[in-house]
Amino acid sequence: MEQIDEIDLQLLNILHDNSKYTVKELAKMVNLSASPVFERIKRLENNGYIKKYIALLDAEKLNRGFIVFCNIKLKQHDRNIGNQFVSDIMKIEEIVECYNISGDYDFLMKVSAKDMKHYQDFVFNKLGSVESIGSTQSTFVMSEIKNLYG
Amino acid sequence: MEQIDEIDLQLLNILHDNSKYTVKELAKMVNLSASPVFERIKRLENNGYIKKYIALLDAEKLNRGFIVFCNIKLKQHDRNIGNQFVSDIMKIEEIVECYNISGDYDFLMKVSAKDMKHYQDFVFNKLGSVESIGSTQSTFVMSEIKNLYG
DNA sequence: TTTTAAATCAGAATAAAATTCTTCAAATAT
DNA sequence: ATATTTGAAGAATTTTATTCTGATTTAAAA
Repeated sequence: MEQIDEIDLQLLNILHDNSKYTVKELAKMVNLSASPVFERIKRLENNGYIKKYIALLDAEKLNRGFIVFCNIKLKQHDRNIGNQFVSDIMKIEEIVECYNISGDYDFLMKVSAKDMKHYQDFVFNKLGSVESIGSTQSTFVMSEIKNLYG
Repeated sequence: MEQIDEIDLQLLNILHDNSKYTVKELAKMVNLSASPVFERIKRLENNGYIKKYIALLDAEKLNRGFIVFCNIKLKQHDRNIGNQFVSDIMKIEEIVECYNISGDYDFLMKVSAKDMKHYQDFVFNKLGSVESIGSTQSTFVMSEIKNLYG
């Protein structure tokens, strides 16, 4: 696999925070001309260092500002139950992240809802119809302190 | 505040997943010509629906593929301790997210490290020197199941 | 219902950016 | 020391973003 150098790393850090800089602007920041910067970025994309480019949206404005971390225990720990669970949660739009974790619970999900009422509805009607779930435990976010992706 | 319609919502969903489409491509997807699509996107940016554009990087390739959720209790709950904690964790690069939460702990942090060794070093040397922390509890991620930002 | 004003669109024109290409210089290998 | 490879700069080209104009629709007012 290709190596990356200090300038590549600078470009990655800049683009991770703001991907709208022009190549010319980036070139000035890393003290190069446009063409090598362009080629470096293409190489970083092709080699998979950059996975994709996305727009970050305002969750509050889109009625998704109420964040909850929801811990899940499965009823049983066989492969079928696990696969069914994964398949089910993939379809639920309020679940924006999900991890298989160590500890007392099996999964940790980040859930994004409009408000407590919406979250309650989500737990009853959406999680409630996922057969594989044994129990849940909700941790409510009171405020976001830091988010390198937000 | 401005209203957004169904086409705006389509554009937001598309750009949230991939912000590299050209205006012409987006126009075809929503059955409009380029200029109204361009104007809609500018309006969504100016009204704050789109916060910014970023590149998503491959954590594994950048030696940050070991994810841990770390729960934190503060020593005391006065404003000074809290402010000091926030100020401290802002400077620690391994902490990619941090939330003030309900429940047994005060904060939930998402930590991104190279491996267990790196995480251990992080807990001892970085968290270890944050005076405001009373106790910590680590939950390790075994695999990522879903991530709308990843 | 008719008229007026305000938005929104399409398509052309322009400006800016991305992308390619050629040449040159530095580093590395022979 | 010479050949080869790599990476950069700058110009040329292509593509895209952005602006502008006129037409059409929508909504509001008369």
